[in-house]
Amino acid sequence: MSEYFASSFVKGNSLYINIKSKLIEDIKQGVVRPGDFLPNERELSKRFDVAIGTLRRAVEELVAEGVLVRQQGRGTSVRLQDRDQFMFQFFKIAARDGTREFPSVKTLEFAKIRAKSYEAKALGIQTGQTVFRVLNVLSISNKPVIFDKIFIPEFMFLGLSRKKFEDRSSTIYALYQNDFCVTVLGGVERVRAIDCEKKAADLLNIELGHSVLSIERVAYTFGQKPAEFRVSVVNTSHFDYVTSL
Amino acid sequence: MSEYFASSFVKGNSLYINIKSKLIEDIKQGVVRPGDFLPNERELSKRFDVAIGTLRRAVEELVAEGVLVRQQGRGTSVRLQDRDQFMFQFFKIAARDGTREFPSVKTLEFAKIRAKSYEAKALGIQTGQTVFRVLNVLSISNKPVIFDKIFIPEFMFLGLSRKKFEDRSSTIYALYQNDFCVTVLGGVERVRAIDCEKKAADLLNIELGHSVLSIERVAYTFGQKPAEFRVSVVNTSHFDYVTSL
DNA sequence: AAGTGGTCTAGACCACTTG
DNA sequence: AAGTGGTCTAGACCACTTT
Repeated sequence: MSEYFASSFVKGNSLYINIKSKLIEDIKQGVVRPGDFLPNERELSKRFDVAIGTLRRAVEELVAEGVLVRQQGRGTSVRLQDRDQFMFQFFKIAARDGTREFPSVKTLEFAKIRAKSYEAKALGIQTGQTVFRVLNVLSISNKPVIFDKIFIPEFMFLGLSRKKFEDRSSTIYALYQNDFCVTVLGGVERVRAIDCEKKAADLLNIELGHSVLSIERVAYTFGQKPAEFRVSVVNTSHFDYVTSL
Repeated sequence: MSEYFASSFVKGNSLYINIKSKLIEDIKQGVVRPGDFLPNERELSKRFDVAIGTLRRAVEELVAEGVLVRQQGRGTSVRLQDRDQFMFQFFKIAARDGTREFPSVKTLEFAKIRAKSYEAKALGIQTGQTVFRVLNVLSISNKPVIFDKIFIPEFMFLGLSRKKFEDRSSTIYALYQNDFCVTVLGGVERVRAIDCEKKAADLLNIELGHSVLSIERVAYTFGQKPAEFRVSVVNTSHFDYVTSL
């Protein structure tokens, strides 16, 4: 566990907003890393020189935003991107009967390419900037269900290789977080129905032109900064995209 | 505006959870109605005989859950289901360029029928219980885009008629709330891609078998009680289903 | 038993909206 | 100017986890 030191002053309207910014800054800088525990509340309130209620207010919001995790009796830690977290927040595919299963991922292609305007726009970078493109097939109960095309900017993932990608021990987002200090906090998805094109049809073992879901996701890290653009084709013959309102 | 009286004791683990339950009870009973303002915080904390911080804690959670609305300098009121609220929480359809527009709704059919097992299961009622079934076509910029099939249990909407339904002044959920004391707080949606069947194809002016979205929504009121089951068919040729993670 | 977060108190003062 | 919610303080005590 890292030693914890509060970073210097960060502007903001309210005191507790300042505290939040300081905590986020320390996470971004890697002063406290995913899985690390923060000092306890009394200690933190002394370091930041605020009342404990104010400190708690800041921590509460970070917990609500998914940045921190609190456990009564144990302490407050920086959220770790693990399988459970992934299934809860990012994997919206469930069987007709509502059961949800962690998919197995097979990587088909890994390439370093120049971004076309479409993915560049989604990632908020310039057309022609270098990105990694990864193609995956996700299977549930050994049946291929999802075909993913992932675009991530090279400058945020310096040194990424196909081997590193495939040898990851947990989810893709855990890899981003552990090896590249990129914590995916949320995203926006655009879903529509399309006729399945040839490549996806072959991979998902369905006929050409079958109705499938197309899901475009922009995943972002701190400050709503785009970190990944992902286009998924989903065979919804036996599965649904499930979301809460 | 109604006079406000706190209801009697409601069990719960924490004090602020009790306060929440009491407030919800008063809303369910119609003691305070949508749009009504509650007494101010100091007054409420006296009535419930708790510190103002505890009262605020309860109110904060109800605001987070979408039950109450607070406005600094004005007061705290019971959330009104209006167009803005509907567009924000329940209408997930946006044009390719991201613009969102309030749809115009045309009612095609209004019938009182007995629930088949499928919709009964979704609504948590017995097969054969009486429900209203309403068929609507929703248009954006005068082009039909969505075909809705709505099922609502009769016992929650006693006295509903086609005329009342069509003559509503705002959204369908506003009608539920104003005329039947049914406040829709949230829901779960299951989305998949299907081949468009004849009726929907005719109504949406697309060819038979075109890939379209099917969205099944169970909308619930207090205590996660199902209040409405809705099946939507969406032509996503020019629109997306957009959601945040 | 010691240490953590969770709840609750009883105020003070600030920022915003309205008459 | 009066009334509202928003922020902040400086504690006390409770519930839970770990050693």
